[in-house]
Amino acid sequence: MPSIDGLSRRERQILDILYRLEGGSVKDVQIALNDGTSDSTIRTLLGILVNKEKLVRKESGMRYIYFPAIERKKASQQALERVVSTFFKESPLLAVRSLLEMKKGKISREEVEQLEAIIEKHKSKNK
Amino acid sequence: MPSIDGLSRRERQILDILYRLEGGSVKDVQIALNDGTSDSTIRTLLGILVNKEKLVRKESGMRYIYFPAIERKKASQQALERVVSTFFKESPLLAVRSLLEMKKGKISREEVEQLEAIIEKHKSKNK
DNA sequence: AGCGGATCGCTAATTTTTTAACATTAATGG
DNA sequence: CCATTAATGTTAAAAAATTAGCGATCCGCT
Repeated sequence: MPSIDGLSRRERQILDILYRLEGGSVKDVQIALNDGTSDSTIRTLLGILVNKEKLVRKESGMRYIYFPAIERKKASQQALERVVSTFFKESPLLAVRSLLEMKKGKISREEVEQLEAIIEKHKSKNK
Repeated sequence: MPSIDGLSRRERQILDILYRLEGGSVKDVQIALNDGTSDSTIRTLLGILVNKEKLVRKESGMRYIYFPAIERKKASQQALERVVSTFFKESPLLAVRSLLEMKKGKISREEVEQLEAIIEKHKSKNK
């Protein structure tokens, strides 16, 4: 029972997909998974996630659409906190540096400008 | 067999602990877990992680010390990439902003200065 | 009305994960 | 030198996660 966040692998994987898609049907998840997992299986997992209150579902015509129950912002904070505490000794600064070095979706020149603006605003807000 | 990173919950949890501790013995892990898990159980898990080549172990006198096999930097990049792709639509910039807003281990005034320096260096390197 | 396609809930089997018991070996101290 | 303590490897049982089969329902169409 004890664990990092109370989710199994498959559950985590499906929840992540639904954060990426910002909600979706059984079919959407099935397509995103892109292994041969049956719709039946996926329904079971989605049901578990609803029970655990990680997802909510809404009717849409004949079927359900599933959405993350925890808002994106909060969930992402939690995810970042976990990474920071595991790898960066509680120092978000080190994590920022690592993000700057990230290759995939590399931060562009313009984005660096934006970042500087954000920092400026951050400074004035916290002074 | 298929999964996010090929690790079960417990495996992930223990690997994370060893990244935090930068290596440790069965006992160290047991203490860090801080639930009643038996040393026997932990040994089993550590063995699995060694088999999966996520950990290496070295003899230290009578016992083993386990270390992450994948260097911290690479592992943290992977972890950050996962968070970015799940929550920030491939834009590390958004993740950086989120880190700035993080409460725990909040980035201090001095660190912001450091960050600006890092960005400067980053700009000059990429121009 | 009846058929085909899509989706659902329920149930159960299979596989994986998690757990710890047990036997063994090595150092330690009285 | 023997008992105790601290490790370890092996093995197997228990629990949890994963998978999918099956029958029912609802819709759209001929």
